[in-house]
Amino acid sequence: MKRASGRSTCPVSFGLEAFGDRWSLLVVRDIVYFGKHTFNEFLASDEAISPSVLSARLDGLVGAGLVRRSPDPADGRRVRYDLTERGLGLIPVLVEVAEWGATHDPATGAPADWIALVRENKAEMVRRYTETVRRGGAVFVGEDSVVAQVAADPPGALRAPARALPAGSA
Amino acid sequence: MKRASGRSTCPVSFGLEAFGDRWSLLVVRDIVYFGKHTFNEFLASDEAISPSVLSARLDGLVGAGLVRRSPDPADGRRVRYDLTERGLGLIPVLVEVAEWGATHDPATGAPADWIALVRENKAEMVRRYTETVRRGGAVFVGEDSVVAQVAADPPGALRAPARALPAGSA
DNA sequence: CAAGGTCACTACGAAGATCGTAGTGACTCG
DNA sequence: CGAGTCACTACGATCTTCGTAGTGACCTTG
Repeated sequence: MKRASGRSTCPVSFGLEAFGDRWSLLVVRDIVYFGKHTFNEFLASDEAISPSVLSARLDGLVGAGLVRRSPDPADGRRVRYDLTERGLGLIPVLVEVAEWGATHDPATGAPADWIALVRENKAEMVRRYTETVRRGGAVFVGEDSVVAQVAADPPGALRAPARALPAGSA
Repeated sequence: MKRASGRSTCPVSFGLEAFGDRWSLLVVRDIVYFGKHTFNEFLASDEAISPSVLSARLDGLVGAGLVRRSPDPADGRRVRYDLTERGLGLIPVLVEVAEWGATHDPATGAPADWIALVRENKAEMVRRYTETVRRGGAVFVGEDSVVAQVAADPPGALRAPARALPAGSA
């Protein structure tokens, strides 16, 4: 996490300083896809991060301005973690990493049709992801999930290249 | 780099296993943007990786099938590293990381008009990056660079604010 | 209102990764 | 040949991470 700051002026290097480790993007994924927002929820992820490392990562993400922490007003023990606007900017990165992984992992758990949907409507889907997460929702989980939105109102190129724009798009 | 074993079926996690460390994407960046292909060239990057770590990273990238190593036929000391097809698939990830970094680093070294150009023509630019790197070229360096291609044949939406491409800017 | 559970974290020792420098052997160039 | 260059290895000091076991603040339940 330490890694010389101000070392190079390369934007890739800058990005990797902020979230280029094994854990940070998994926290972002937990928020974006699964609507997780608390320490114990992150801790319970499949990848088994240890509490001290999670604590350090969250400190790093908060310090880099990607994540915001706030006490839960209803339960004084709880702390809630949300993406900041800067953190929401990681969604395109996350989507590309997910697409790469889904394409190259023979045992991927990602549904093929969802990957295809995102690939073919990337800008629109990134927009939906971002707006949904901004208001506290998630991609796969909850009433206001992007999955639910897509079921109700599919984006442009679903199935055939028929281009009939639905009423509220663009 | 080790991690792995049991793991999850999440494509993001799979991707991070392969290139989710501080150095791997920098090697990919050196190949894609700057046309670097040898050990010493990677070693000389601004970020000062140590030889033992670079060696381990290259082994990892080769092992993950992202990079291919081949002896230089003209110089028996030299070893050349190139992206495989799977490694070329990282270009969209790299582009998104670069865009994020350029957007959020106040001291970024990335030219603003290039970033705008890529943002506004992403699919087309990713295609040009990929084809150029596939045949051994790079984005910013060399006769066949993407910069040179764009100067000769700009992509679609090159009108409003972005102008005056710096022909040889690095 | 006390006992017990849950919450976000810390502590800590062992294990592993990284850093920086100093080689090493294979090869090329003059 | 001798000097220089190439891709690495070796190695010890210094992080970082892992895994488990707390800790104190705060609900919840009887």
